[in-house]
Amino acid sequence: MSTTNGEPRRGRGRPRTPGAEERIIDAALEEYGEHGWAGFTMDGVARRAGVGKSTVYLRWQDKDSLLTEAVSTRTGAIGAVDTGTLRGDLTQLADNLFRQFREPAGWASLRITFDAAGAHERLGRFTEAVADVQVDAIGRIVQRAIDRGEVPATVIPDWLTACVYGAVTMETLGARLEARELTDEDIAERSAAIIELVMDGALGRSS
Amino acid sequence: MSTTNGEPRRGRGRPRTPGAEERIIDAALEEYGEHGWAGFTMDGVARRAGVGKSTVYLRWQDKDSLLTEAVSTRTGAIGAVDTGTLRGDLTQLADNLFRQFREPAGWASLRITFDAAGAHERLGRFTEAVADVQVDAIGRIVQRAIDRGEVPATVIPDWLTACVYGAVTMETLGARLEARELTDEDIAERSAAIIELVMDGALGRSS
Amino acid sequence: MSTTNGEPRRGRGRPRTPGAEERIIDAALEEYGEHGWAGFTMDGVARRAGVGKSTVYLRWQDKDSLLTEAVSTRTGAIGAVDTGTLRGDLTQLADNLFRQFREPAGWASLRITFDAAGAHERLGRFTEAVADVQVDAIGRIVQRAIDRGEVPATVIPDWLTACVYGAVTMETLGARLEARELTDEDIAERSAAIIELVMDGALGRSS
Amino acid sequence: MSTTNGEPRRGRGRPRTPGAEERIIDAALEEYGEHGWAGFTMDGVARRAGVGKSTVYLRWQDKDSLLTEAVSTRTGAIGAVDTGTLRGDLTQLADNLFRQFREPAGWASLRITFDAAGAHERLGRFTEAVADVQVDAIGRIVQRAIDRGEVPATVIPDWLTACVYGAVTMETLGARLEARELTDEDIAERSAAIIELVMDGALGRSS
DNA sequence: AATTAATCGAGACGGTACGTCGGGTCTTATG
DNA sequence: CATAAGACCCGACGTACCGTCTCGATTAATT
Repeated sequence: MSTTNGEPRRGRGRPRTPGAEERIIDAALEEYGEHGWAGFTMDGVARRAGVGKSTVYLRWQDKDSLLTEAVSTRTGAIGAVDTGTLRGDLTQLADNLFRQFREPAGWASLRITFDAAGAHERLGRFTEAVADVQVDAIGRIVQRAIDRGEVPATVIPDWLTACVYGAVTMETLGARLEARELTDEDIAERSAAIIELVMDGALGRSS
Repeated sequence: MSTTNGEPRRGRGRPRTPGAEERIIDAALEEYGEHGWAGFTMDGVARRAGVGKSTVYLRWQDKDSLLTEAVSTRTGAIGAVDTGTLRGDLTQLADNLFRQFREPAGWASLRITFDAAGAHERLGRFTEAVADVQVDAIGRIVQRAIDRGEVPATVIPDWLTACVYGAVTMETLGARLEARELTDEDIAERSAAIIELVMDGALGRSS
Repeated sequence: MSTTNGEPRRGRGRPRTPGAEERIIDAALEEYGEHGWAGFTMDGVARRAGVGKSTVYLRWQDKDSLLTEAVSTRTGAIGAVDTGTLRGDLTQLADNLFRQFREPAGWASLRITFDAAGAHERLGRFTEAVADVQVDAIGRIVQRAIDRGEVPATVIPDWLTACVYGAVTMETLGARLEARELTDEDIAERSAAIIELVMDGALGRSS
Repeated sequence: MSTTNGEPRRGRGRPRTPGAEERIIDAALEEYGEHGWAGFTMDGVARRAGVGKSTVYLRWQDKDSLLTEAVSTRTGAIGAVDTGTLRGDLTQLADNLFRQFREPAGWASLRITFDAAGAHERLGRFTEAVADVQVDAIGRIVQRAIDRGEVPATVIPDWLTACVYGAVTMETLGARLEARELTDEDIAERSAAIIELVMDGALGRSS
């Protein structure tokens, strides 16, 4: 995470250049998108952002921190949906997720999460930002459905979360491995199919 | 992949040390498990394996190749299950997956897959080994169920695959991020729950 | 050299802090004495002097200028001697030189002179301050001796200068390399010996 | 000094490239000569020598060590003279010194010696190489003269040393500060004058 | 008193060099 | 031939310093 705290640290010296943070994060995501982890260099980021290396290191302690934050700040509010029905909400959520993973920054976010879960250290605030926050999204969606009497109160949101997130992730992974771009139509179709499977089951209730 | 071909290529000079390949792969997985991608160095692997760097580079052309193969050779036959019922097969499959991801090598395999899917190049043979082969496993399982008349022929195996793999992956990810070890009981319970959700849906068919 | 001109430039704004110049020069000499040229940093000087860097750069344009002036302002009037005899004057002069080189600032002055004579540029005013001024001192001393008829008019002051300065320099260098401090007695003895050698020669005129 | 020890450390690995040491030292002297201490960079030296930085740092632990050794290895045998008379030997010696100081490496050697005598540390072997060895040269010259009965045994070689070295140094310094090149004729004349002064004194024995 | 203008301490800025370390190649002596 | 050792060139790492810049806070001389 950045070393900047909320309060602007209004003190004596020259204030930090306002746009720099943003420019560096943009540059970082572009570099990462173009070259992957190997080939993602701090010198390259600084050069692309048009700042000195010290300006970067003044804000992030090392390469990992920069990339981690760059990626997490670009992770939007996926779960801010309210269509009125559970099926609609979940479908919209899956749709949002697909679109997020289609972007380099969104996919990078996932890669970094998996990496962080491997090394037994330094996951820090990243867990909350990427995992908890988004898990809560489904929690609220399901809770609204229970309140409306749409589903029985026995449904456990976490299990739904795992299934929906997992399915979207795997479909995206498959598409990426085959170098196949997901069109908006693909996404709509897959989202509907996933939610149908999760809500109705594979045994053909709809039949 | 390794440059060794099946035939031992017995020629004039000193034959390759028999155990080296294995020792290097073990060392690679241990290093990757301990330090992650950054901090996974060829010097470190060679030193830990007790061999020279040239011995490593004689068998793998670069760092990626070594790690990729190291990880894929440790990926067992997950889908070799046949319990007689679709539900049993899938539950067993999910169980196997959980156990695989619990191991460092198994989890590393997943990380590398995600990494490979980021860079738009050089995924090579890895796709087949990790993705296709395992996707086929579910294909066969479902096909047997259709043949038995257990499920309608309209079920699309790929969608089941994504959901089951995805759910197991996400549950494991969550556990890892919270530094929570999955016991055998946890795994059995989660496997059953996932398969129940996938087969019966969230709307409470069991009710 | 400093950009301050003699007249205090009294205008509207806040006047320069009176003691700052002196404190900075002191700090510069101490830093140079402790760490040498490498390790002599402007940040260090400013911190030690308790001023901001801008205060330093407002007075000297760069590192070299500061160090050069710091050193030359501490170089006292070496040649202001008049004992009545040539031998006495020269002995006193050598004595003064020894004492100057024993001080960190004096020795630093010498180091910088040698450094300036290496790079074929930017010696500027320093030459006059350190070299010419002091050379003139001996010139005047010898001229007085000629006027008194003490020595023939054929004596060339420059050659005497080189010999006396050089001998003192070399003796000091030797002592420093052996980490040997020169006491006042040492200095008196060496000064007398040097002047005796220069005036009478090595062939034993005194014999 | 270099970290290479006398024994060639004949072991298993690839032997150090034979010419590298020399090429690096040459490059270092050229860079130092062109740019002075500031502007003398390790990257520049490595690039000019056509080697990697690690190759440089494998042999010298830091910038100072490299420059120090570079300079001391180029300091030839100044005192290897034997003309048969003391006056001839000393004149030849002064001549050699002048020529040495005229070269960039020779003058750099002097600068570094003065620098080393300032910082109270890390002079190491440099003292012997540059100071003692050359001091001994005059010692032997004077001893031969005493043996021949040319001068009384009371002459102290160290004092002669200081005077001759010092005078040559100061004359060279003066010439450099005035950006005046010393021709061979200048050198011959100055050498003779210095030795005459030292041997006969300033009071005009020749008169 | 209010305004103006220069200086002050502090410290961020774009660069550049430092000394370290890892990647992948190459070269030896030893199996 | 393969091997262990390790030197090689390259380039990124994270740190430190240079000389510049921008800030809020002083501090006079001028309105």
